[in-house]
Amino acid sequence: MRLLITPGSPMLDAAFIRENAEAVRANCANRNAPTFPVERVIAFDDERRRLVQLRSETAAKQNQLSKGFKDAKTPDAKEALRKQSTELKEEIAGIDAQLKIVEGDLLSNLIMIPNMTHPAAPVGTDATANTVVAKFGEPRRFDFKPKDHVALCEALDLADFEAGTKVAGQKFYFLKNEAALLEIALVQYAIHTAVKAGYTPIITPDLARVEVLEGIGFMPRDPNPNTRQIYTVADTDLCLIATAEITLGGMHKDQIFDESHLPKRYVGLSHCFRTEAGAAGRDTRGLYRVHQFTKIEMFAFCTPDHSDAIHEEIRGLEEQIFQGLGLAFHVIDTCAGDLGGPAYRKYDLEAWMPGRGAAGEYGEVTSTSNCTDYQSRRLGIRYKSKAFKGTRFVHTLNGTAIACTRALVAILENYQQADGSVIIPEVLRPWVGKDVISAKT
RNA sequence: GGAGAGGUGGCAGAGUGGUCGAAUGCGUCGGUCUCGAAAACCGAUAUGGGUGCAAGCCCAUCGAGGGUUCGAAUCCCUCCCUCUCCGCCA
Repeated sequence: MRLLITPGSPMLDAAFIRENAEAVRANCANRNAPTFPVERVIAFDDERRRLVQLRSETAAKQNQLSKGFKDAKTPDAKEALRKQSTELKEEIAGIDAQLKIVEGDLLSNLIMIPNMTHPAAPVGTDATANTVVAKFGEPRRFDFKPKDHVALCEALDLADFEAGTKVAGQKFYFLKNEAALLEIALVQYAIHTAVKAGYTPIITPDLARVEVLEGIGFMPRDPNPNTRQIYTVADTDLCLIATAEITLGGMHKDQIFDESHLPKRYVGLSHCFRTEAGAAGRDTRGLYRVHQFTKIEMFAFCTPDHSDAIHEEIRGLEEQIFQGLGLAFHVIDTCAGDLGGPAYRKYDLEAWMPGRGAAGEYGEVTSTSNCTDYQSRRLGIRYKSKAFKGTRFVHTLNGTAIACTRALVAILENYQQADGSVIIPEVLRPWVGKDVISAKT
């Protein structure tokens, strides 16, 4: 029978957890995750190992009997073999049934254990412990009262939220006029920046199978509709993706790379769909939090010794992209308690948004995570090298180059003029085809 | 969507009930030869797990899942995918 926990399905290796139980438990505590699954994983894994060994011994006996069958001369001898073998077969079936249960128990506890945490990541239980590790630019001071992006969109005829609601519901929108051009310009700018840095441009599907979503660390089958973030397509095993991280990561599912082909760097374009469950009532106006947006995502597969450096590289590209846009932003090093399950370390870029809050606030525009082998384990993405026998799991990293709606919010609010017009950032002008979005009369 | 064919190791491609984890070719790696290289020749070369100091041995895997059988790559069922032809379509 096929084991549920095949190579590559656990998130953290059960053997790793057993050997590092103290560290894993401490990490769970730091991350606000319950620690009891650690004990259970160890117990269930012990039981699993016992059963696997028993099964393997029993199967060896049965195989041996089968081999003797063709040498059996008399019908009686054959009958005797047949009987013994059938008994062993039933024994194996019993072991398999137990294994199935134990593996189910093991897996359901294993998925509750988050990735380990980078030693340099800030310690803390919630977002208040996140630290600012870099600052670029100063929030702009206005000598007039700046509008928020919703007001700007209205005044300049850049978006139609009412039509979005009519056609698809709350938190959908139509981009119009220069906003539509700006989105295309942002896409071009971000992709070209990443391509110049050696990233392979990719346009991915906007849908993916449940198993791929789960491999990346999403939970499309979350039974709780108040926390499920993912749209599913009725009567299929497909979901609308929440980010191209899902499709880019899934692209090499079940592959084994030769070390010489790593690292692989991709920059992907996709639409992203999020139910925003649990965020009801938050950011209900405008483009900041929407159910669908266009995003350019960077993704890398690499050997473990390169993942820290590539994480810094992706962060550097994100900084470069936002510096190029002339926006003020800072970089957050996310604390342990605020990290999602798959991330080992995560940086967020937050850009200054003058229309946010009472007098402007920083708002998240990009995010980059080093997921080490958490995703590759679940997706079965490995590499081989002359330096060791067998295969090892690659590390995966992801980072936003541009999330169009968030970038649009920051650009519109920061580049607005006293006369109601909005200047187009210089790097985008080639694609927008103009310098200014003029106030409508 | 309809009809047909097919999914086997890094690739190509044999294999229709046990001697098959799997011929052969290509590729790759190691060696011989050579001043060096090519060619030629010799050898090695799937993955995961278990066990052992090790050589090795054992279990599982031939698209996925289930079934028949003492025994399945091989027979049966379901699903997925690919190819060819037809239809439809941006």
